[in-house]
Amino acid sequence: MKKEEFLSSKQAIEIFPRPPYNFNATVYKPSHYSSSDNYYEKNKYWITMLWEGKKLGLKLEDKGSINKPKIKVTIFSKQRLNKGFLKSIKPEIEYRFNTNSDISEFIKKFKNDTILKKVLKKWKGMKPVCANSLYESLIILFVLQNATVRRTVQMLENLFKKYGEKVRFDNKELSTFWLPQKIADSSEEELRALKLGYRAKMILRLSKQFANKEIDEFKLRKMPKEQAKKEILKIYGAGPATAWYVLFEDFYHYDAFEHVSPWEQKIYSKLLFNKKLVPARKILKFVDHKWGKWKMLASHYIWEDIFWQRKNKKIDWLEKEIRL
DNA sequence: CATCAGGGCCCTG
DNA sequence: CAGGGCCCTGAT
Repeated sequence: MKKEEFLSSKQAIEIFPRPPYNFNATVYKPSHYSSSDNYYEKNKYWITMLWEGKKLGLKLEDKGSINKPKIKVTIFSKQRLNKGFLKSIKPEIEYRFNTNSDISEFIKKFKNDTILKKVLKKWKGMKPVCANSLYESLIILFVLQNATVRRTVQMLENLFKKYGEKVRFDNKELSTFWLPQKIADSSEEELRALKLGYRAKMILRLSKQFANKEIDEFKLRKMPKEQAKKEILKIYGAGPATAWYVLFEDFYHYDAFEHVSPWEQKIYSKLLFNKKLVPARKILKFVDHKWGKWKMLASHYIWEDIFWQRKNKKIDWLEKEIRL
């Protein structure tokens, strides 16, 4: 185990998201499993980040309100960061925390929607967020495949231990991701030792592609949805489920809802129809008809809402559907 | 104890 | 376009 690095230098910047912006519901997703590269508590969020090859710690603090949002971001680093660096990282932090996309039309349009009315009141200003680079997201999505939560967490933590680093900042000790090159220089056998199973091959190939700069995240972000989808599906190990996650959670396409996996199908059946199992195509048709180009964002509100509820009280039917 | 499906995807036929 | 294989784990 490597020694942890202490990030002693810090500098703060301020970000003013486009309203409405719900800090807590955006940075923290109760439906996601937790991992050692980030930490959340009310109005605060810590996460590590690699940028221009530097290992950083971010601390985000909510300093505004939903209609007048303001985030204080403290950037921790080993050496003092210069102005140019701060200038380049700011838009990236804004992108990763989805501060600029406009969802005001959505909020207005469905204020009185029978299903959304209640959750919009509670979570107005919630947005999908991708606090990681595309490479990191794909790693996470790969270890999610065909695995229970426990196994997923174990695989990711094994990867952190082997290829990542530990950093300490603001009294938190968190893992950092690694640069793709590090795994590209590794081998499938080495990866298999981390109990990644058949994913070892995928992760190796993915890392090589990123190390060789064959995938341009910034270009993909600007592409129309269908084109971006096509590009993602070209990646070895990425299929429809992975592509759909990426389109919504990484590229913020609010209408990207063309795929329901079996376990999600059960949960949506209950949430939308109060039934045990509704055919997938019926669910997809329903959300499309009801919410059109906002269908995935709308579903996100309903989805996260039930997981927020789960934090406070046990929901028996939901417990059964989550494979811990 | 064995068997099997699964928070997918690839490959083959 | 259907179906087997892939790693492992938990459910039966």
